[in-house]
Amino acid sequence: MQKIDTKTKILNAAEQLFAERGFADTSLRLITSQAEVNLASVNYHFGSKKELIQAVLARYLDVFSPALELSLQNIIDNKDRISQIEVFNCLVEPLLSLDAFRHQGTTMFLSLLGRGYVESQGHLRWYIMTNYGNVVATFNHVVREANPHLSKEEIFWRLHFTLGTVVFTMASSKALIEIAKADFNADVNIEGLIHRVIPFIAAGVSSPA
Amino acid sequence: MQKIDTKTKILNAAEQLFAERGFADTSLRLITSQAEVNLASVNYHFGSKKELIQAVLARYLDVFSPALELSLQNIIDNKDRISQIEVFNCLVEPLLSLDAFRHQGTTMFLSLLGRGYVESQGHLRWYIMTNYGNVVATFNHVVREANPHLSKEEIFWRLHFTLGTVVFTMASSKALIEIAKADFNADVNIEGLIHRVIPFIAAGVSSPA
DNA sequence: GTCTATATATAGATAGAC
DNA sequence: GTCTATCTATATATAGAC
Repeated sequence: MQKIDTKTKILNAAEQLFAERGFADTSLRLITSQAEVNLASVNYHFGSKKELIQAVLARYLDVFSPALELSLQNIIDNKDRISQIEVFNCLVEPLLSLDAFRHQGTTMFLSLLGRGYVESQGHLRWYIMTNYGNVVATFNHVVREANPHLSKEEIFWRLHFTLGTVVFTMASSKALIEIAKADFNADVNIEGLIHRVIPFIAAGVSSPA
Repeated sequence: MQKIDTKTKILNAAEQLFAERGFADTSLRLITSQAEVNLASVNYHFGSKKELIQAVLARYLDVFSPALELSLQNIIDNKDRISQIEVFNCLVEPLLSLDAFRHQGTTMFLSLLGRGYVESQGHLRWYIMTNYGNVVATFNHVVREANPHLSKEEIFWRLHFTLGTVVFTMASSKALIEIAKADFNADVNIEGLIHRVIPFIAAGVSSPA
């Protein structure tokens, strides 16, 4: 039996509750009771609820962000002409690797990201762009290379549409997978879901105006 | 000067605050002070905050839902072969007509819908499917007609991807429009946003497997 | 670092006078 | 229908003993 320190216990409990219920609906009391630690320890270790939220997201972004950067640099260095589908396939490996990092890590990360964008009035958006803006810029650059027929602005919009598709799908993945099982007797896991959504967004992004 | 009754004053203030800040972050005190009515009147007229949220959404759905049904029935009756783009264009008129119904009605409705799907743990999803499930079924039917090459299951997934795209985009529409203004000096309104997102989802839904 | 106890603020909801 | 006043629950955050 391994010892888990209080800080990690809090992060583990918080991420699950945040992903399930959202940030506003998750109290520090709920987090600390689930983590079986004292209420006051949240403020001792993180300072405030807002900083806890950032720490929860940072734990994922610190793994995902360099993995995606590497994946993108690889096709930048090795390809003369970058195809649309190659670009989006760059997301698959870094996303799935989060499942090894944490149980249901892929789903967790994307749910948190979605809530971060919708719930917090820009705080998290700002935090993400300030601390992980580089990889966003690289991704943007590669999408531009693969879609020379689209303007910068058009790509801006379509990448946000894409973000919405992925984030919403993953935030609802549990319910969607259950419905698919009940209605179509289909067994779909998170990897299968990612492989279904990629053709959808690839077609959307590269569609003519 | 027209007299607006208390109930309507509350609905008007609530929908604006809900769309801007979300349901959890909007207190009844904030709503009633903005509406310049007494705090206790919310419970008198609506019973609870939850029922107020439903009433706010119902005011839009009661206009939108029959308009979409009519629009869909029109192409069912008059077309032998239904094209993908026609289906999604059915959404445009009913959505934009909400701007006549209420100031910034389209934005308001779609923001509320987005928040309803992301924030509330299924309560609103259930409320919507229970009370407005018919038009959802009709829409599903028409999409199937337009995409005979896709299985029922594939359509199920793609329509949920679509829902995610629209709902996330609209919940973030205010921020996105501001960023587009700052970064590209682009003036985009809600109508422009709808016309940008429709080609995206139409391409995604009809893309080959 | 962790605990108890508590300060302070705010939430939704209601009783009862008018 | 509308008001004041208040109940009750819960929130974040912190002070200070250990």
